[in-house]
Amino acid sequence: MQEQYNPSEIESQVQAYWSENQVFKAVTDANREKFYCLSMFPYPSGRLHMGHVRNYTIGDVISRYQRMQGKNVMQPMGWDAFGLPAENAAIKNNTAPGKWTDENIAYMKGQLNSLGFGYDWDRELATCKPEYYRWEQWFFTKLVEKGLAYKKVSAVNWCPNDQTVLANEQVIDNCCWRCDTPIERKEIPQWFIRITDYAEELLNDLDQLTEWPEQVVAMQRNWIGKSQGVEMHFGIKGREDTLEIYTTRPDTLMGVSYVAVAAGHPLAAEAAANNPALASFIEECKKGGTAEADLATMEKKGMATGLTAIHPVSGKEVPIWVANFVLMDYGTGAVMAVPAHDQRDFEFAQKYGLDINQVIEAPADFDLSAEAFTEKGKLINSGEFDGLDFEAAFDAIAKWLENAGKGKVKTNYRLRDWGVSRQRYWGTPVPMINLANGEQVPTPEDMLPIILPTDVVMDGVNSPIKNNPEFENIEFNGEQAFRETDTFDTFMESSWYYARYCSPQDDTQMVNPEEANYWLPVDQYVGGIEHAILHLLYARFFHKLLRDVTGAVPGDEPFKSLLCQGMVLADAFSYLNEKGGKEWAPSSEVEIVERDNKGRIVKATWKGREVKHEGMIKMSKSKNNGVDPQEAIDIYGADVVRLYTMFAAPPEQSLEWSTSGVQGAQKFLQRVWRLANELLSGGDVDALNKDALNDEQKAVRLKTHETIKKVSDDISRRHAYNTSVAAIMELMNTVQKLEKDDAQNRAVIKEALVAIVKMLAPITPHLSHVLWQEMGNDDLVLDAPWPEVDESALVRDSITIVVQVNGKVRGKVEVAADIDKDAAIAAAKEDANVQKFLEGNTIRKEIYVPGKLVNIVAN
RNA sequence: GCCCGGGUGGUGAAAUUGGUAGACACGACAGACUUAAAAUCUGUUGACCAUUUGGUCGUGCCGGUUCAAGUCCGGCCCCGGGCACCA
Repeated sequence: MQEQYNPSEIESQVQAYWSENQVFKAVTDANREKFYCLSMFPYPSGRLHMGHVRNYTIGDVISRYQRMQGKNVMQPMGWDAFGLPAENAAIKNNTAPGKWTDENIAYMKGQLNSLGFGYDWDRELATCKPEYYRWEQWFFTKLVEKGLAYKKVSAVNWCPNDQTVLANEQVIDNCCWRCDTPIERKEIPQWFIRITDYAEELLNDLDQLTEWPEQVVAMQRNWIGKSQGVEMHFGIKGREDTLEIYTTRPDTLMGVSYVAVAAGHPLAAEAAANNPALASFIEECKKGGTAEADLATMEKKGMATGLTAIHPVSGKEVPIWVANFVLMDYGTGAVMAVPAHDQRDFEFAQKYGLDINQVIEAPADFDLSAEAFTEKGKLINSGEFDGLDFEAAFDAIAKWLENAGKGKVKTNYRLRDWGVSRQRYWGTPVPMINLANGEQVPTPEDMLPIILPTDVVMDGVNSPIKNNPEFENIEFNGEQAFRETDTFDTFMESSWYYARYCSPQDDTQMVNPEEANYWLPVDQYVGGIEHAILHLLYARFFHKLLRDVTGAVPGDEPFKSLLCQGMVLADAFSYLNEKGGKEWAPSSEVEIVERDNKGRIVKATWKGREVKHEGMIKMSKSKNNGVDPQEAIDIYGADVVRLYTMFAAPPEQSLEWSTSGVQGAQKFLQRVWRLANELLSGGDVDALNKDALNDEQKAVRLKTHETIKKVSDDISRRHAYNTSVAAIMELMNTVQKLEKDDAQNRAVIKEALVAIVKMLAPITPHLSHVLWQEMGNDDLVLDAPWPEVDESALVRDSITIVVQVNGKVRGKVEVAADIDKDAAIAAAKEDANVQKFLEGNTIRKEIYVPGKLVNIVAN
């Protein structure tokens, strides 16, 4: 074997071997237990970034570990290929989004292969290809037919100068990113899918997801946001119609001092018709974007409509206001305001001099003139409801309203229907036809797919398929008709790709039920925590839709176990441009001028100008702080990069890239290689004679089998790859101390080395592949069985017990492994240092934690 | 603003069920080898005191529960992720 570890040479050889022998091709086999391991597919942005490397290394480690457990592993890969960045890149580089995307896919596929990931490339898919999106179009027409998709008016970010819709990302400080014009909210008709029909099931089935991180389940639960409330109507003075209101706090109903409607509410528009001031206020409410964070933090403003609402219980008259914080999209677009018991209502009431009526008993020292009392409690000033607590008041008031025909209990969800229309080009065309009579019909199956033209020129503002007669004008049933020119939200494609991987080439159906029945659900899904809500919720929803509409997928949930990897962080630096706007300097070009005594960056410059250190932030294009993994792969090889990413941090935590850490990983692999070389160059190794080992040899065997036990548990149960690597390093440190000339020492070393090579195989597959063969094996380490623990090697004669006095460590004693409580405590008291602390004190209590610790409480 | 995480040496981190805080690694320092350097190997490395065997303090901050708290409880501060049109 080669004396030196030479990753670039062995890695390309091993990869060629894998590819030629199609070792990762996954074939359905009903007699074998399957394991479907899926990593979130990448957006083909041009080059792999560190987040990809981390994500796919974790997935590959799990896949290879499961394969060594004897499972039939399927690990597919593909491309989430539609999206905004392709349009931007096409404009910038004067090319077409499709061409740009295809080139990126080709390059990134080479990068993935150079990292040694074991993908079944026969299953590769790209969402921008008609063979893929045709089924999405077909599926959408089914949803329309079943009434699960519908069209309604909804708000978008609108740039009045460019006359175009903007994505949230294209809105910077409430202005258009291209022309800096302040943006507005504009209502346009868009397609929605009824995810709210599935809200209850999406909530309940979270209980099935026992192998998901609790935090993700909690986030989804809160996002769905089920609440019990009361929907009721207030009368409107001098009119027949009523104002619908939803509240989760009906117990505070008697404290209502005004009601507020959204600027887009019909009542607001009516009142504004002969009230110019109100009309201009409503106009002003349109300013700003649609992002919830902006809406929630903006200054609360309002104006009276002049209309008066009539309280459903008391008959009291309260003013109707228009308020910018009430949203047409939520609930009924109108809220009742109880300033005494809601902080937002309180601030609004103080600002505009509206009444504050206390109806919940507050503690005597609570100052209701300073803030709202928002806790639940006993009702006061509420007439017949006085004295009731929250629960009783809720029921009584709901019942009262129901009896009066003025309201009813209603379950509400924070979750809103999924708006899937996008006014952009690079996406799946919405398969709808607009007839001349204004009707909309789904495109019949024989007219699908509607192919997105790829030979286009981007003008920088509008989608090339809009105002494009060639795309838009069609004949339908002998009549002139028009295609829908919007495209789908790209979350649509990523919501069902996991199912398509089961039968990616099937051109007769969306998902092949037999294949899906074998492979689904995904056993392990790996991806970034940033997808914890939207992508994972939409995919769960789509699985239920596929189940109900096509019947092609088994079970209720798509992903059995979920691992959310943390972000990869890097230093980011900003500066202010001429206009005072914040810009991000490319981190790779920033020079660190000065650090403080704790190593923190005090001063940094880029091209001579001082830049501000913004800390460690998620690597991203927008923050300009990406580290290109390719450079590290070229210098150190894939195994080193893989080992470093697994060792540097636990998978769920954020990871900081460090060049010296990568070098440490390289050093370790060189040591493994050297140990193998030293052992093998010494000729044949004798068989291990377990019964004739000296204490030192026994100690090494103990370490070997303890390590196998820990690493197996770390990988399979805990997903703690960092500590599994640390354990293997410890074993290496132990083994290396053993002299290599004694025959039984060599046998012990070989046993350890076999375990090391196998345990490293999922993480550093190239190195393990070669060393496995050098050790004289004919099979592949890839298919070798995972090492087994020899329980007899784990037997210890003696153990060390920690002795504390009053909770502080005062000594350690070596005792027989099977010692009982009394003997352990007696042994503990014999320690000289322990005696020193017990002297002159009375023992009050003695605690024994078996095999670990004695604590003597004395004073 | 709302929801979810995180905060431990000079650095990345470990401590799995409340039981020895800092495993493993990076960096630094010292030594061996070498003409020299690199590589490699060995040792030291939380702070402070004592220099020997030991002691005091120490896991973002304040308080609590417990024989025992990084871990549990209450309150706060800071950082990160998501917030429905970035993916």
